[in-house]
Amino acid sequence: MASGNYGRIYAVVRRIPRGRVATYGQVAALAGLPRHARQVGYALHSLPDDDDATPWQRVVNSKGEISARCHPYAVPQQRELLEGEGVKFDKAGRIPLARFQWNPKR
DNA sequence: TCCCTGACTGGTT
DNA sequence: AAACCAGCCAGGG
Repeated sequence: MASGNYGRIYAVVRRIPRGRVATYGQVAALAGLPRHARQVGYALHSLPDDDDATPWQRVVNSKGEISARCHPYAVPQQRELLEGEGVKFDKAGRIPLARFQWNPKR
């Protein structure tokens, strides 16, 4: 199992408000792990399917796109889910981070 | 304990 | 603007 940092990462992800998104690097930084963007993706990969408390769909890469890799089938689903929260996508299928990126006050 | 892999990122080409 | 390259760190075999 995860040695601990995963829980910290999940905690940050759960703080992302509905209708907002955060980048992997951002989540890592907020979790106190500045250069662990990849570990964030790793952590989310290890997330149990029945965990509906962690909105992993709100975590996107620095381009504002859904990073799929091993779950490409979930991308379109993800997009609809986010759109349902009020997040808009541009023609290239990317989220305008300037407007939708979560800006935590603390 | 060593080696390989990977939901990423930023800079270059 | 898109594709490529190399750095980055931790988990699992």
